[in-house]
Amino acid sequence: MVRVRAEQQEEADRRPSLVDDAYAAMKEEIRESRFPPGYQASEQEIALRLGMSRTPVHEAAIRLQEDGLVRILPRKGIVICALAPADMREIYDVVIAIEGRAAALLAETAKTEREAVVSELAALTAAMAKARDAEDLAAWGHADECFHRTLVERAGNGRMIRINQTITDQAHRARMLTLKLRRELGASVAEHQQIIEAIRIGNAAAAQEQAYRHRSRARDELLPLLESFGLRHL
Amino acid sequence: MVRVRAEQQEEADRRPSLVDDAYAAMKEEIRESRFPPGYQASEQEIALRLGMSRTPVHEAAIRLQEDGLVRILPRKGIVICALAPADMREIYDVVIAIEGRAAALLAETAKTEREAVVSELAALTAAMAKARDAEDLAAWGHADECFHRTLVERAGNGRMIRINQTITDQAHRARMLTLKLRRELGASVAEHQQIIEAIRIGNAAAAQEQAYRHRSRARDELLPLLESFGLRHL
DNA sequence: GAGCGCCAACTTCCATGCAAGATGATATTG
DNA sequence: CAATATCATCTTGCATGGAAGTTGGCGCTC
Repeated sequence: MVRVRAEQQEEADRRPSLVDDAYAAMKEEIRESRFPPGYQASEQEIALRLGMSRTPVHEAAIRLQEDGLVRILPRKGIVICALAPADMREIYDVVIAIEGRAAALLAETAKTEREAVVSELAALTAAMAKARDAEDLAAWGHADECFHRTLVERAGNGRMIRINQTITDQAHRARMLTLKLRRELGASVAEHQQIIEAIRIGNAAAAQEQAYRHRSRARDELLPLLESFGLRHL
Repeated sequence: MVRVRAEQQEEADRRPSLVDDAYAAMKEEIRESRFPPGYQASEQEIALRLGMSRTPVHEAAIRLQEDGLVRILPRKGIVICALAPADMREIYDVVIAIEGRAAALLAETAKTEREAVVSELAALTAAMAKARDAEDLAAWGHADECFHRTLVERAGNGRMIRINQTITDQAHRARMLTLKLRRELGASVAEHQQIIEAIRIGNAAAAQEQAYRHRSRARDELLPLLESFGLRHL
């Protein structure tokens, strides 16, 4: 079984390096706003905090910059990117493009595969409806997030999954904020069901259109809220 | 004008670092297949070739890995990613998603803005038609590339532009190959004109649909060609 | 007091050294 | 001869130091 062990090592078996640790830790701190947007930190400071030298922190910062989460200012430091409403508009358009296409792809798959996906998505939507009735905002948000992630992941396009992950990470802080602000949790449930139904009957154009409308509606609902708040924060 | 100088420095004025040099050089070598797909190089070797130490090469490799152009095998080296037909299928779906949305966004802009974009796109399409009649494949390919890049760039979404750039870089080698294989250069011109017309009259749904059909047709035409060739090369 | 220049402190950039993992050739054993 | 163990070599991971760019404050000049 030498081959199997070799492939495992090659694919996922390797234990995380310090760079991976630093990347995960910094990403988490940014997601949870422990590093607030606009904050400027030195690599030395972060390295000290994580108990490692500057090198892995620097290399993790490069990856985070590639993800759009921080900006490295040469010889000045690492600054956490803030999101303006204009950024959220960009992000929504990317999500609309990706999720719309993912929904269409799902609608085009074989029937047995579709049925599995449909039941998974339906379960998540049911969880949302339940959370809405119980007025459990956290549970609602979690189920909603899972629905959208599943929609893209089950489409099976690795590059789309990666783009979706990156853009979702960028929007995470804004999502945490808007989750508390929004009313009308019911509309999402109904819209999700329409997306599911289009996938179930294998209508790709309708699936894309429903996914598109769902996100457009959410965008038009949330962007004004963000704009009425502080501009350059979150 | 202190402010202006400060912003220039912050934005673009900075002369490239060695890391930037290494990134650009390696990317170029990959694009032009001087580093062929599957080739495994050591950082030391590349550093020697570029006349710098391992550090900037290593950091550039991290960025290239993030771009999906290379894979860093821990303690083994840098390997240039090869593209299988399955990868090209993924890439096409991302392009369909992004360009479709970009076309829709363009169709939704104000009339004066639309007219400027339309005339720009029309000029590029005219150049394609001219190149087709002259049987100048290189010119045709260049104009086609410009058309698609312009379509996305003029939509004005920075994140979409970045995604498009990344995915286009990945597909560059495959594009160079397929360019020589394809017949039917005429279909693209007609399809481009339909996209342009939909944008001109401000019909977002039609613009998206035309962009979608154009790329789908190209995909269905080129993927079989790739599959009939060597699988894991380019 | 206002403006200017200088300098010290802080930052990253990059080169390099050391340690440790990966690999393939060679020696050893059955 | 086949199979395995060993080791020399090659590779990167990470730490660290020196060089150079950036910044903010202090003192000097007017």
